[in-house]
Amino acid sequence: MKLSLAAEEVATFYGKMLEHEYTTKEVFRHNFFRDWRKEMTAAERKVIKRLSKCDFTEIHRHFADRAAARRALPREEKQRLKEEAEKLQQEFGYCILDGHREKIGNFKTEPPGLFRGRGDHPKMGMLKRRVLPEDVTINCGRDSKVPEPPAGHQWKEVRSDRTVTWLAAWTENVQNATKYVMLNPSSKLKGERDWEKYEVARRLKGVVDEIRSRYRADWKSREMKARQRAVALYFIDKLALRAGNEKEEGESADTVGCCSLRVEHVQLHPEADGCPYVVEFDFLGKDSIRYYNKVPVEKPVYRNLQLFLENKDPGEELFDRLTTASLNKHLQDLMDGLTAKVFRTYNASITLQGQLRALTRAEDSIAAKLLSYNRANRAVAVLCNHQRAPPKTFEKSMQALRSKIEAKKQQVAEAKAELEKARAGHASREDGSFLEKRRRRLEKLEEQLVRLGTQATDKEEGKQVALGTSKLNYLDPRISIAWCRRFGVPVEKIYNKTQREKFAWALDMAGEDFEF
DNA sequence: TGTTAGACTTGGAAGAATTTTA
DNA sequence: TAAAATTCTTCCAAGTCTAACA
Repeated sequence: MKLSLAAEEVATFYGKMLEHEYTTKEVFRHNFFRDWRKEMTAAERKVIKRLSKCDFTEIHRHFADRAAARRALPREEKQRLKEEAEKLQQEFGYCILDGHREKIGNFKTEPPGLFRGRGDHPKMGMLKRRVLPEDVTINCGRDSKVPEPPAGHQWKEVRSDRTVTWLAAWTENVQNATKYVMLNPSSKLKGERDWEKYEVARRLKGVVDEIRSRYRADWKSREMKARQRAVALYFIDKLALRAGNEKEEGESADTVGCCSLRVEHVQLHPEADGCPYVVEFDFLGKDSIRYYNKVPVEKPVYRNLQLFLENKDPGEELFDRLTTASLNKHLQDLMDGLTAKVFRTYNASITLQGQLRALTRAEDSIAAKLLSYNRANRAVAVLCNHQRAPPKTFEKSMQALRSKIEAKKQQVAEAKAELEKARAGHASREDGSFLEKRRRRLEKLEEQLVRLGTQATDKEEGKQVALGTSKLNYLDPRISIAWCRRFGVPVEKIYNKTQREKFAWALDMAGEDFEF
């Protein structure tokens, strides 16, 4: 059936996603269909009454073919497209801020499509509308040249607000949230903020012992609110939980953080796995990632939890007297600039530094040092519960790696035997070069074997752990850079080009003796 | 004290580019 | 040299936290 332009466009959004799991979800299908029908003409609405009766395969095929054609384009054509994108980037991807040309992070508005909320999001599948110039507010210098809106259009507003960092903003219709155009992480502005963030975390290092004894004392406070705060803070500190703001019900997936934990998310065990006073956490955190952990806690914490849980239903809040606002207010009193998230930054960075110290040996090869680094990074990712879906090809590539190792072992054995033979044959005579050649061959193979073994370990241990987030947002880059310099590891082995640009501030200032 | 809007950081996945492998 | 695997980059959703207001 031939659709009107508007209805057709929305249909293509769905058609493109036919292979995606989203289209199997009832909520997604329902929301999509409702919004799609809104775009239809009255005549279309009369005909199209059930999603299950609609066949999108032709649309899907069209886009699949188009993607394939793109992939099959000749080299020169691809090059041309790349140059075109680069031109666009050069024209629109930069701004002048305080006289410096800075790269913009996201210079394009988000295209229309179907909302891809994560977890059990009640709004998944809803139509995210196209952003028009009339929706966009521009924020630029008072006497700078205002960017030209597309022909025939006007900006919603042009303002000059020096107190914020965004360059343009609009409201997205699904969540009714403001979206911003902001600078790239490599910019001076973002770099400075990043640096400040880690400096606050370093200040926490100086007072953390005091704060810890304070909350331990508060476990016995006469005031219920103070007790709850003290136990929550203990979790935030020890387990690196997020603050856990309250969320409006029905607007997004049901996820929680520390302050919003409910009775149903914790289970108390007087004893488990040989430890007394064990708390079992099981809840969905940010992005609906499951947090599961069984941790022994100190007796007063356990007793307090029993108290907080008393006479409550599963759906009630564990810390009913606590909000993130009151917690942060308390933290602010303990240290200037202290908030719940600083504990995550602090504990992540201090863990990295500690692990690097414990694991690195100066005499190790670069490969071994990198494994140590990865392990230290991984310890942090585990602490912060940064998980990823195991790559689809994981088992297969693991198996491939294992057989490669077997093959290499075989080669090493052979090389060994040959070296022995050469030794025996030339023991008395002076044929050093031949022997040396054999020896070097063996050495090289053994090195390769070690490297493969390292790779395999690394891969296995990292199956479900996402390292990127901690590396980019939680680990003071100066720790890594100092480590590189101290142990002769090229920084490029740790940070790729983009990351080096983001951490330019740290590359400038971190000596090999930097201490977090 | 609670509520909300607004601004900014954090987060995993998808898509693109590059490298490795067969 | 194609295709498979890996790494990099982009995307945009989902958090945190502050400030303004009632």
